[in-house]
Amino acid sequence: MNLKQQLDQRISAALAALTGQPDALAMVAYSKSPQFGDYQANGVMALAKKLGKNPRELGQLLAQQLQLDDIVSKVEVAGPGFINLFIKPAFLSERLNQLDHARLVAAAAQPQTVVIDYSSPNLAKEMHVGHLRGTIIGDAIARTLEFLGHKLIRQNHFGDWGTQFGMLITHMQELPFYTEGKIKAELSDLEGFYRAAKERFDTDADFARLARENVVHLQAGHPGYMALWKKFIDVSIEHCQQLYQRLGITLTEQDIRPESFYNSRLPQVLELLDQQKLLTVSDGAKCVFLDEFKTKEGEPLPVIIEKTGGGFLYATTDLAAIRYRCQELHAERVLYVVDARQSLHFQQVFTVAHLAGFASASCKLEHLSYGTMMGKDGKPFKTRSGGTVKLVDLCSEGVERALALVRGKNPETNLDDADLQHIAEVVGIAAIKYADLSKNRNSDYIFDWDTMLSFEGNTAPYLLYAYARIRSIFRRAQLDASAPYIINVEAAEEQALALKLLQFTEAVETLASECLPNQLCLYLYELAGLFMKFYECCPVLKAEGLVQQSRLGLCQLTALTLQQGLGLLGITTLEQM
RNA sequence: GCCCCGGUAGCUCAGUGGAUAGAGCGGCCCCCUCCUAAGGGGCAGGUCGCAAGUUCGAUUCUUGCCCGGGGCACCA
Repeated sequence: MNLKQQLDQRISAALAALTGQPDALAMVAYSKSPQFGDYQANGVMALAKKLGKNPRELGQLLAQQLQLDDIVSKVEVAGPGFINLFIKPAFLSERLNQLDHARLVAAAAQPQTVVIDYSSPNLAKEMHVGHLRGTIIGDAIARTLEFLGHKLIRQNHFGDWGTQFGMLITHMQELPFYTEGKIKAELSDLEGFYRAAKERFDTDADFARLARENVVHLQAGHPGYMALWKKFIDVSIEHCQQLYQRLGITLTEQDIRPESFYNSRLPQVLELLDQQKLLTVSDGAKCVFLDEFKTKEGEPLPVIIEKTGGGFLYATTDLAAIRYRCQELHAERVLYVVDARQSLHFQQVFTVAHLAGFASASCKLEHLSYGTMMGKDGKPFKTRSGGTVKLVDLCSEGVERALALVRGKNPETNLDDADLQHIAEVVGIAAIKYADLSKNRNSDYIFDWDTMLSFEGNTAPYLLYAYARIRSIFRRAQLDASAPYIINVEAAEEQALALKLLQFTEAVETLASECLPNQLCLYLYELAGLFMKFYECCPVLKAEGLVQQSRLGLCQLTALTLQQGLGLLGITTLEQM
C-alpha cells in the first residue's frame, strides 16, 4: 500500500471511530504548499457539516486521537478544518532504505487480464504522424500495466482488409514487372505505391470497376488474389516492425491480430445478434438501433452490421474483436487507444457489445481517445508541401536535429562519432516520444521541434541530462552506483526529495488507473527538479561519513527512479550525453 | 440540429471539490571553490470563455450560452 492510501485508511478509520460514521472519508491529498505539510486530510469539513458540528473542534479531537507517530512528526488543524500532516524524516529514510531497487514499485494487489489495442495502422499506406500518438501512448500504458503485474495482452489491430486492398492488388497485378523481386522493390515505397494506385482508381473508370470486382474475389478467398494480398501485407508488416524497433515500441509480430483475423467470426456476430432479436433491416442493411444515438436528421442512428447486398463493416469486426477479447482471451479490461474522432463509433459498439452479452457487465471497455497532432500554425501537421509526414522521416529529422545539438554542446569531447550518433538517436527519439507523452492525451497537441529538443522545462533532454549527471557523480568519484547506501534524511531539500522518491509508486499507480502518461511525466520532471535543488544545496562528494553515504543513497535512488520511470514510458537513458 | 473534446499568464501546457491557481518558454536580474551552466535562484505577468445553480468551500460538479476542433447510414 502506498503512503497516501496508508494515511487515508488510518485517518478514515479514526474519523469513523470518533464520529460513529462507518463510511467517514479522510480525503487525504497532497498539500500544495510546504507550510501546509506534506499531505492533508480534507474530510473533516464535510463530515462536520453533515453532523452539524464545528469543523475545527472535530479536527482538534481527531488530531488528538490520531495515532500516526510512526509516520508523522506533526499533525495540525488549520484554516476551516484542514488536517495538515508532516511526514517524519526518519520514516522517509526507513521507507527508502527498505525499497526493492529492482522494482521500486509494488506489484498490483489484484492483477487483471487487460487487453490493449493500440497503434493499429492501416497496412495499405505507410505509417505517418497520425499513427504516432496512439502508438507511443499505448505503449507506455502497456509497459506500465505489465510492470505492475497485470496479465497484459497487446493487440495490434492492423487494417489489412477492406476496399482499398482491391485497388492495391489490381495495381500490383497490372504492373508490367510483376515478378517477385520487382514487386518487393516497388513496395519499398509503400506510400508512392498507394498514391499510384489511388491515382488510377480516381481517374480510370475501368480500373476502378476492376478494383471493386477484385475486392469481391479477394474476400471470397480467390487464391491468386490472396497471394498478391499476402505479399503486400508481408512487406507492410515488415515496414511497421522496423519502425517499432526504431521507436522502441514493444509490439511484436505475435501481437498482430489484424482485421482479417476476424473474417471467419463475422457471420457468428450477425447470427447472435439476430437470435437476440437485436437486428432490424433498414434500407436493405442489417442494423442494431440504439435509442441513445441519433443521426443529424434526428432519426435513430443504426450500427450497421451487414450492408445492403452483403458485406460487413468495421463495427462488425470490432464486435467480433470484443467477443474474442472477452470470451477467448478472458479480458477483464479492454483498452482502445484510438483517436478521438472514433468516440461515437466506440460508444455504439461498446453499447451493443454489452447489450448482446459479447462483453459481460463486469468487463470494462474503455476508449482512451487522444487529440490530433497539429503543426505550429495550429492546423494538422503536414510537410511543407502539404503532404502527410512519414514516420520514418520524422524519426530521421529528430535524430539529425539531436545530433547537431549534441555536437554543439560537446565542442571538445572525448566522445567519438559512434558515441555521438548513439546519443543523438536516443535523444532524438526520446524527445519525440516524451513531447507526446507529457501532454494530456485528450487535447490536440502542437508539434514543435524546438520545444521538444530544448534542455529546459519538461522535456526528454532535461530528464536524460538529470540522469546522466547523477551517473557522472558516481563515475567521477569512482564510487559503486549499485552499492547499498543507508539513507538518513535531514536537510529540507533532502526531505523534499525523499518524499518525492517515495511517491513514485503513487505516480505509477495513477498512470495505471487513469491511463494518462502525462501524470508520470510531470512526476519525473518534478523529481528531477527537486534533485537539482538538493544537489545545489547539499554537497555530496564533499560530505563525509554517514552524511555522504546518505546523500549518495538519494542520488542512487533518484537515478534508479528516473531510469525506471522513463523505462515505463518507453524511453531509454544514457550514461553520458 | 444532436453528440464528443477543448477554452487557465504573451506562447506551450499542469492542476485530485479545498487554503494565496502552478511550471516551462519568452522578458528583466543574480549565481560555476561537489556532477556536464545542457544547471540553479529571483522579479514581472491571471476577471481560470461568460452567466446562473449545487456546496461551509467551485478552475474542478450541474445547467444554459459564446468561441475553437471533431463526429453524426452502408469507408475505417
